[in-house]
Amino acid sequence: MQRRKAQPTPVTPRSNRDRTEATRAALLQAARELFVQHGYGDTSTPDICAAAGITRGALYHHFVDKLDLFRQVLQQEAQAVQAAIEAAAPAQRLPQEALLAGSEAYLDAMTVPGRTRLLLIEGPAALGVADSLAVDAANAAASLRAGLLETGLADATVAVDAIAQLLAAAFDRAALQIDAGADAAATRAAMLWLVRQVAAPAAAAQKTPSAVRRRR
Amino acid sequence: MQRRKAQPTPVTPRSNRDRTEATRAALLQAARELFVQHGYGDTSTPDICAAAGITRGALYHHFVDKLDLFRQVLQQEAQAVQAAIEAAAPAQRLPQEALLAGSEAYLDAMTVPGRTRLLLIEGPAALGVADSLAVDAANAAASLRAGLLETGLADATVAVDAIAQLLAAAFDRAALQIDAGADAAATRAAMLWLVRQVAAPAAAAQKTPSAVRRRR
DNA sequence: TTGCATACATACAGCCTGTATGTTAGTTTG
DNA sequence: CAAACTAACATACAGGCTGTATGTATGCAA
Repeated sequence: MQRRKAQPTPVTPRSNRDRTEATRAALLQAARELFVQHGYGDTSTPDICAAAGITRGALYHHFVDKLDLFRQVLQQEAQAVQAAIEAAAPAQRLPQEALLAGSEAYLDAMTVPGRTRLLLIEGPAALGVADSLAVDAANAAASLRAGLLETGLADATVAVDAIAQLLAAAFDRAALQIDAGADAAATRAAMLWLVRQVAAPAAAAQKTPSAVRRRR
Repeated sequence: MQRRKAQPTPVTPRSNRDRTEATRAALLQAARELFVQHGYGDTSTPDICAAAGITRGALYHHFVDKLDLFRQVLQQEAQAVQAAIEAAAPAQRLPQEALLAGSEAYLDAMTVPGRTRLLLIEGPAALGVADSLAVDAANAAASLRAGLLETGLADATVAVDAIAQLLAAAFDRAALQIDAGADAAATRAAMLWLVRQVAAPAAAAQKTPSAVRRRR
């Protein structure tokens, strides 16, 4: 038998790193699918392992427990959403434009099957609201807050943070409604209308009918 | 129900109806407390029964299964909220007034400990979004829709239903934030501001908040 | 080659859910 | 008012699931 060594890509079976990466990926994918389909509570680790084609020993070798696996599935999902938003709303755009572009990007990103259930339903329940928000903290709420800050609010007397939170919740519901089969166009229009109703065309507005003044 | 025999102090053990009512109440109360404390998934029926002072046999005699028990806990909770809203926003008031009064009543009602977790976190996860909304369908969203319909929207081009849904979601988040320890006054102010931003003051424009003041 | 660590597989203990099967007490009926 | 019936429980049991302990084979380093 020959011994080919020090090859960057070992043709031999698999390096340990490759094995790890492969089984982790298989596990995450299988878990995601089952969590989406049956929810966190009604998905068993035996089922996940069967779907991934490995045994429970491997699962508990790579993940602390079932919740840890779920958390990583969630993180993966949240990162995808975040990336989509940032790609659509580059910092160079005008604030108001970026805000609206980001809004649409969020709703688009959330149409990926299972995403709403994972991030908006199962996540909060399984991880608790606090941890769940921590996972996708970098997500909509933060982006929204930034967008509102730059665009300005229609009324300076309210707290930007609070408004951002409430708007973020509305976004989530919009995504949920669309996912549940509601009129996507109407829901999306309503959501964007709501954003405009809140954001002030602080700078020299363009198309918006009239600027809202009224300060404290 | 008029069959009340005037027995002087029913020394007799207990009528079947009384027994049923008592154990059901004990079960519901114990279950509510544990569900609030540990969530639906991490609460076991043995624990519930221990807290209620009965055995699992009784639980499964009165409820189909654990989920059924949870559903009834939820229903109880949703009814309380609904009642609070209706009490605060009688139909006779001016539309706008009723809308704002109902809004505050909702936020008030949701400050009851555990209510946000039950209705907004555990409910959707355990029952599914659809069933969960069905349980408290008569709740905020519907009331809100009615309120918006009567008050009118700031813009006739958007769907009232969609906006009501989004606003309802914002209400839920507001309650969640307050429950999580956020600045209650600021959050509440932001929520009410948002409502005013949406509702068209068919009578007096969004000039002054005086029309919003309550009197009695 | 020798030795150790990694990546798994298998086996097991404890808990939980739902159901089947008793047992006691209330209610109805002739 | 007593027998028959039924409701309200308690107890026992059968699967299934989670997490851990233990065994094994392979990559990898000295």
